[in-house]
Formats: sequence, C-alpha cells, structure tokens
Amino acid sequence: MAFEYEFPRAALTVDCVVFGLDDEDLKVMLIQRNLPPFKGEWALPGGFVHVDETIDDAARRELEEETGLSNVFLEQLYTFGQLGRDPRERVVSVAYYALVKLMDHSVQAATDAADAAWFPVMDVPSLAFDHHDILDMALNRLKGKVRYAPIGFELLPKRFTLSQLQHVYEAILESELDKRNFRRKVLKTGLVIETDEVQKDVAHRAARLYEFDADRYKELEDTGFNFEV
Amino acid sequence: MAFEYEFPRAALTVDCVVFGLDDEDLKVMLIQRNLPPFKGEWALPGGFVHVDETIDDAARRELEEETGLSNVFLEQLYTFGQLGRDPRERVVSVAYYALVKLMDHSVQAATDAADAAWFPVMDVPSLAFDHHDILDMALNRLKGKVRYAPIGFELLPKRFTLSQLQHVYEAILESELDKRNFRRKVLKTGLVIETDEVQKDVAHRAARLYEFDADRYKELEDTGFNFEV
DNA sequence: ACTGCATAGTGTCAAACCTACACGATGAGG
DNA sequence: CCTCATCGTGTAGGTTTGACACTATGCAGT
Repeated sequence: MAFEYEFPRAALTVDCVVFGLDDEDLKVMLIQRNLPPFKGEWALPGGFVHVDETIDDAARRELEEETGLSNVFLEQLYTFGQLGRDPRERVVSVAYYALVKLMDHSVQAATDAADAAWFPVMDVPSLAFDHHDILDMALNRLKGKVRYAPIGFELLPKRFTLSQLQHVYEAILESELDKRNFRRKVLKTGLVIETDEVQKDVAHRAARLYEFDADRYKELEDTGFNFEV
Repeated sequence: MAFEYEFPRAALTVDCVVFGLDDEDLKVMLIQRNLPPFKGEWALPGGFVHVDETIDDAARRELEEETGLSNVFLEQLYTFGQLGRDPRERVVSVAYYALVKLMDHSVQAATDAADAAWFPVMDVPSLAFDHHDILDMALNRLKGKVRYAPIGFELLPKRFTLSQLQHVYEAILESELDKRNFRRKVLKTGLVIETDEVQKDVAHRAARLYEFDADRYKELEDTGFNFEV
C-alpha cells in the first residue's frame, strides 16, 4: 500500500488577524464573505493551505489575495482544531496575526471577499466560524507580547514621534500611560534613535522623529535582553 | 460536487515535548521509533490526528498510548508546516509541550514505540524529523513562560519545599538563584501556602512543605495579575 | 552522649527602579 | 502679538532588587 493512503487527513486553513492603528484606535481588518458558508458575514481573511506551500507562505498569500497587504509583520498565533468549527466538515485552522504600518496601506477586497474593511477591535460585528475566539486570542497575545518585545513599532511608520509610540501602547494595553515615565523608559532601552527630523504640517510645536534600531535589537536579543515598557 | 472533495488536505500529526525533573536535571521524554521512517531513532512522542477528535485530544491520546502518561499539564506550542519535514509526504504537525510531576510516573513504551526514556535536555541524541527544532522551541517557551506564569509547580508534587521549587527554576532558567531573594519573592506572591507538614526521611534538618494555591491564582489571573519570579 | 554533617531558615543595606505629579517652550494660525 | 495645541523636561518618596553569611535543626555514626 502506498504511503499516501495510510494517513488520516484534514482540511487545513490559515486565518489572519490583521491589526492596524488609525487615529489612535486599534483596528482589525475583516472581509465580507461572498461564498457560503456564512455568506455575507464578516470574517478574518484566510483560506486553504496548498499542499506545496508552507503554512507561513499560505498565510502571506491569503493575506495578499484577500486584502492586498504584503510585507507585513506576521507571526503564528495558535492552531484551532475544535470539531464543528466549520459547518461543512472537519477543518483545522492555523491562525496568524499581522501588524501593519499606520494606514499607509489602503485595503482592497479581492476574489472571494465582497469587501474588506477596518473595524475598531472594541466594536467588531459578529463573525463567521470561531473567528471571535481567534480574535480574542490575538488580542491577548498582542497585549502580552508588546510588553516584552519591540513589536509596537510595527504599527508605526519608520520614523515616528514618541507620542505616537505612546499611543500605540495605550491603544493595545487599553490604559493611559504617563508621558514622562514612558519617554524615560523607552529612551533607556537604547533602541530608539533620535533623528534630526521633526514633524511637518502640524499646527503646533513639531515633535522630534525617532527610529527603531532593529539591528541593535537583533544583537541584544540573543544575549537574553528583554525590551520592557 | 460534494464539499469533501473540494478541499486540499494535509496529513496532520501532533507531537509532544514532555518535560520532567529528575535529581535537579530537566529531562525530556523520547521514544525510540520501531516503524519507518527513522526506524530505531529517537523522536518526540506523537502521531496522527483522527478526524473525529480535537487536536488537544489527539495530543493527550498519543501521549497516553506512547508513554502511559495521563492527566498532565499540556499546552499547545506551535504548528510546524515546513515542506519536506516528513520524508514520506506533506505532513503538518501541531506541537504541544507537557510538564509532568517529579517522576511519580514511570514511563512505559507502547505499541508503535520500541522504548521510551528520559534524557537530560542538555544532552539529547539526534532526533527524527524536525524534532530538534520543536524541542528548541519548547525549551524557549518554557524559559519564557516560567517567568510570568506559575507553571514551575507542574513539575513538582502537590507538596514541595521551597528549595525544590528553587531547583525547578534553576534547572529551567539555567542559572543559579539566591536562596533568600528567591524565598522572599515567592512568598510575596501569596500563592504558596505553608502546610504544617515537613519533609520525611532526610538525613538533615527537614524542610517545611508548601502547596501552590491554584484557586487563588485563578481569581487573580483575570485581574491582570502576573506571577513573576 | 557527643560530634559531624547536610541542609533549613533568616535580615540588612545600598542601588536601581517606579510612580505621581506641573509647567515653560515652541511654532502655526489667526 | 495673542491663542492654541502639543512638545519636552525633573524631582521626591516609596518599592524593589541584588549582594551578602551565619545560626538552627535533626539524623547518623561513633
């Protein structure tokens, strides 16, 4: 008997929780399904994993196909394998979460989605499948991870002000932070570089722009260093 | 066309990284495969996910079948989907890690394993498939998680001495901790309860036994509390 | 009974860190 | 030149950390 007939098999999908930040609100991107099941309902972008691609590749491909986003921070979240989570048959889904930079990508709906749009994470519509569970888990992961890994930067453009960075943390952690204490801690990490540029086109005193020092972080990472804020 | 023929499918397995603590050393349980591929080599316990069970159930079932362990702490780790990780065909594996209490389970090899044994994590033999990657990831997860979640207790019997607990942390973190500082921090969490019992059958002054207060931890957990050591 | 041995159990000090808190500086726009 | 919005800065008190060494207990062996 050939190997390929011995194994039980399952349909495998990927789903992506895509976070973005828009006027101080944390948003998540959803697509409106235009195929059954759950036709017309909102859902996380995602789809089936092809047999000749890794699951990471599948997540990137689906994200690009369904929303036009590419080159984003993307990390595996958790694998959801409850029975009955898809009404058609047994489907196991590997969930990912993505962070995209401040609305410099406008989104576009694609083939199997009728529409794609950003929703405030605190006010999402009811979702298809078990996508609410996935979203909850992604939010928790994000809250946890932002405290010890420098991923807040992924939601901002390359150059940003310290106030913008603070708003990222406040949006994710859902709490207000003290400006002076926040700046002190961030600067003490030594991982943000002051540039000689300032904000433009603001109707008040312009803030200095900073950059995240990704190279330096990579060096420190292996030495057990933790980025804590 | 019936639904079940529309989906691409993948063989799905689970693999478990089982940690235990034995005379101050962190150990991992491995089984010796008695079927190809990698027949005769050491591997993580695991196997195929049935179509009518959740992946969590599959992990528990495989663990019990291959090693006789049940009722252990078990948590999903990561899903490995590289192409070619199984020489036979495309197989995606959902990895779990487990923590078992101080050798109160002796292990037994079962049907599709020739043997099961504990190895010091710092000195494992070469492993089948990509199991070395999985083990590395499990170790990193364990190191990270032990610092903010009370999982060290899962490696100890219900009642334990503070020195034993300290050895757990030292084994996982691979570093020595100061006795007085460690005790101060652990007791300050308020999550270990002093019992009126002491060690028995030791050839020196007997240490007081403590218990982890799981109920109290569950209460605090939702309030954003963190167990830090 | 006494001694040796192994481990248990305990306190202090200095340095670092955290939190709370308020105001002058800047620059655009009218 | 005034107003407005936001930028950027320091301090003091309380808390936490990390480094550090000795006495207490109880079994085992003589």
